[in-house]
Amino acid sequence: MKIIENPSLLHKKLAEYELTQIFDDNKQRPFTLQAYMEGEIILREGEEMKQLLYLVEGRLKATSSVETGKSLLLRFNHPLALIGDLELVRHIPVQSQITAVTACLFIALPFDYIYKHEMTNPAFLQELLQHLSYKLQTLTTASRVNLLSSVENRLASYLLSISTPGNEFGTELQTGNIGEMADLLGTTHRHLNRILHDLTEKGVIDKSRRNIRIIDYEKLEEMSQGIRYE
Amino acid sequence: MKIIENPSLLHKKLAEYELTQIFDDNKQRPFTLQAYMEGEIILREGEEMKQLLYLVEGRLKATSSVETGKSLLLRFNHPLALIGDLELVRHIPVQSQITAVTACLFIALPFDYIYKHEMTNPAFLQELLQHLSYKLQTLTTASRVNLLSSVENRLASYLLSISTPGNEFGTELQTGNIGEMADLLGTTHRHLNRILHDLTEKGVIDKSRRNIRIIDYEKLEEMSQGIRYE
DNA sequence: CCCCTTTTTGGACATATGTCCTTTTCATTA
DNA sequence: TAATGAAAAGGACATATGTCCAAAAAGGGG
Repeated sequence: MKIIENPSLLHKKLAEYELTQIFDDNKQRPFTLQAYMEGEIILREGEEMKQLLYLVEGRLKATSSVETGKSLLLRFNHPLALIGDLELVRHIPVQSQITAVTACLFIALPFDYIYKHEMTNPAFLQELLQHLSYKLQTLTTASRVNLLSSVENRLASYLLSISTPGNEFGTELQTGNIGEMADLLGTTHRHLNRILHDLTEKGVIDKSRRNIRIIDYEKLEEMSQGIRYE
Repeated sequence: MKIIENPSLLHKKLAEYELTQIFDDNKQRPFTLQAYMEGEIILREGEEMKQLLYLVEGRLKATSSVETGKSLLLRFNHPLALIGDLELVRHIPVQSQITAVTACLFIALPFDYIYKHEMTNPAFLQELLQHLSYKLQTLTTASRVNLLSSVENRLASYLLSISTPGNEFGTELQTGNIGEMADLLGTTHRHLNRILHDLTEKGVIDKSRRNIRIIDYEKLEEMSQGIRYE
């Protein structure tokens, strides 16, 4: 992690995401800009959380792990997302591991400051409510579908979540390694391989070498039952 | 549903759950008391939500269903629980079916009123945050364990959730019918039967006639991995 | 270019869970 | 009490997924 000293960038980002409307009086607030590299672990489960993070650039993933070392994908996040809202409100340690999928930039605001000065700011509280409720809504849907759907369905959701819409034809997805991907989906590498093989045979994806290329978006859509990890 | 006209009961309940500290000025608020019978469906998915409900007596369950007609248990709730918080904040229709497990009593407050008069009340907003974040935290844990654990584990959680701690020995659980129970756990009656049979053989429960009796609480605890639907 | 490590792939088999259907049990009423 | 219908139990088999392991492929450094 790197602290960025750049007041003008800070102001630009605050304005870009309309945070100035939430923090609108003239108080000076102890904001800092923090940058993380691609792949860097931003928060680990169980750590004490000390600041609220506004994701203003980049993309991250939230995972939750169990003793066995397995981890499960909860969601991906894009700007503007809030990290630490749950921990702020409930005074609990970090609940899920947060990892930078691409390089990320955050605006950070210390919990101390928030507890002292912002807990009676309705605009701020409403913003928190929006983010928390959004996460709850998404997780409810995902939870239901996850429990009732197969690894194949979850894989479809995953592939759609990580693919960048736009360059529809033959998007190459970098998927890291298969083992990690299997973990995220809550299955084993062995089984994931089977499914990838099936989908290749069905002509939905093309898995040659180490890359996955989506061929039939519509079919994937259908299989994903509308669930996205984002 | 029955509207209860009883100002003194209303005041008693408001005081009992310290709601007077949240609604503490002298404004008259359009509270109503509403009672539901055991088994009554309080909210159906997709309905428009018009009021916020404070559960002040009884016990309810939240389920989420899919097209196939299957429904999945999200959680049980006891007083003081809030129903409609998500819908209030996100302006969306009812997200999960709410059913009275026992007779329930609610204090209701119309959304209209809240939007007009309470969205700048920090105490109220903080209360909302507490409830929403609690649900999010619980659901995150449950979601992770659910996806990584077996029907047997979920059954253990379920049994512990519906059993009343205290009369440890041979609590008789009324489980409604097996089919419904299977639905709630996201499995089939056939499979649930198998598992019940196994647990009986292992001496963890006693399933004779139509009742389930818990014999080995510790074993169930262990199997449930700490998850409760409440 | 070869050896060594890591990752990927896939065979063989085990377990968990689902589907379909028949039998059994239980309660209800003619 | 016998007939009847609903709920429960369970047999037989299919499918989804996991475990264990070995073979194949891909990289990397000497």
